[in-house]
Amino acid sequence: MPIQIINNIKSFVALSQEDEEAFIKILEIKKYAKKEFILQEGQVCDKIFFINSGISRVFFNIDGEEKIVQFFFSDSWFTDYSSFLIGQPTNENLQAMEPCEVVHLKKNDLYKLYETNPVFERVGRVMAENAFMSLMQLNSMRTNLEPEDRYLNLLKQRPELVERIPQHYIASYLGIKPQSLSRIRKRIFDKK
Amino acid sequence: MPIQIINNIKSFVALSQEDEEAFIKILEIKKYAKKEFILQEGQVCDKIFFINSGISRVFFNIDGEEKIVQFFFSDSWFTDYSSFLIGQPTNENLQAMEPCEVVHLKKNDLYKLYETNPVFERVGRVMAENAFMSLMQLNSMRTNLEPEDRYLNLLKQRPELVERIPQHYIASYLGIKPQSLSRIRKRIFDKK
DNA sequence: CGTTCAGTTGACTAAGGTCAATTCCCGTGG
DNA sequence: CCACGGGAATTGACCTTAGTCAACTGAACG
Repeated sequence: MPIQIINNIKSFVALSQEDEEAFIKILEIKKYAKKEFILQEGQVCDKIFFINSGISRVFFNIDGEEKIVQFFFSDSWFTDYSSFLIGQPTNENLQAMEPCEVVHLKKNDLYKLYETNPVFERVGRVMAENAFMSLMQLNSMRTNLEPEDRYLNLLKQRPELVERIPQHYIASYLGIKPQSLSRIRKRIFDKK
Repeated sequence: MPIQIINNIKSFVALSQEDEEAFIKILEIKKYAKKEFILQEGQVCDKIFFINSGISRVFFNIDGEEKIVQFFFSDSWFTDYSSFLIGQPTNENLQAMEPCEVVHLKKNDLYKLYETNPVFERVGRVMAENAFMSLMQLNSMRTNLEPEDRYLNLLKQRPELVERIPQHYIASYLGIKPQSLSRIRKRIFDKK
């Protein structure tokens, strides 16, 4: 029973019993091992993903280098909108960092729901709005803070993330090299 | 007659004659002089804006310094979602750089449309999706390219923007200081 | 004509990137 | 259970480039 995703949606849009049932019908739940790809560049992203459990990361390859965009813990949504909406191949990768359980929501099925019941149109709207707000926050972290402050900010805002995620991934997420993060950590530590 | 905004919407969602009329009723058109603020930080952003004509910029103040997020030319949408959705004061500014004609779409009016006619729910969804895609692109420009490449990229992608917008604004948009942009330009010029 | 502001340039600083070596840790296989 | 291999993290030396402070020029505008 995909209770988690339903509760998540209900936290922002009211669903009737029938809505719930119609929605549950189109869901598919898959399990992924560590390092397995949930979405891989080159594919067309025709789904929306919901992370039930586990940790995953989104990254893309820029001339041979992985650039991490975001980490997703349980209870998170993800899709590559530019691939999802336009139908072009994605250049993003969604990869399990620990064993993950992921709910798949197929575009075609979702669009049918859009047609038959406008409440799902609203669900889609709120998801896009939320995605926008998250990205805005991420964007402002990266553009308004110095590397050192980005790390301090992350330590403060999401200490559990810093605990559980390898340092070179965090460096990539902060937009710097592992060596630089290592030095930043040393600087911070020496100050104290 | 607000033809422009209607055509813009019709480019992604079909509207009936009645839909159109209902929509037009809630619009308000305002004119702004150069340097006038369309939205100012501290206000609650309870509107969505559509630029009919003119050029405007969005920026926020980070310890006394203006950081430009985006320039809007005619036929562009803007709102600060985090203020619009949550109702908290915005820290973004939308300012006319040249005389602007702007369509205002009030949140309350829009939400009434959402209730009475689901097609507008879809309009809202697509607007949020488009906003997300634009932001994603902006984000990747700023995080994946070196300052010099950001400028070269801008020159290539939006030369008319480089023409019409003062250089220190472009610097801010690219995330660098005016002096650095000046040196980058010199570097590029010397190479040729 | 003078004030103001944008743009350029110079000298200097700071901090991240790069290349390379070393250490540390962990998991795997013998 | 131990030894080995490989990736992660650290550190050093050096380079590159953006930031900072400051001076100067030039153009726009009143």
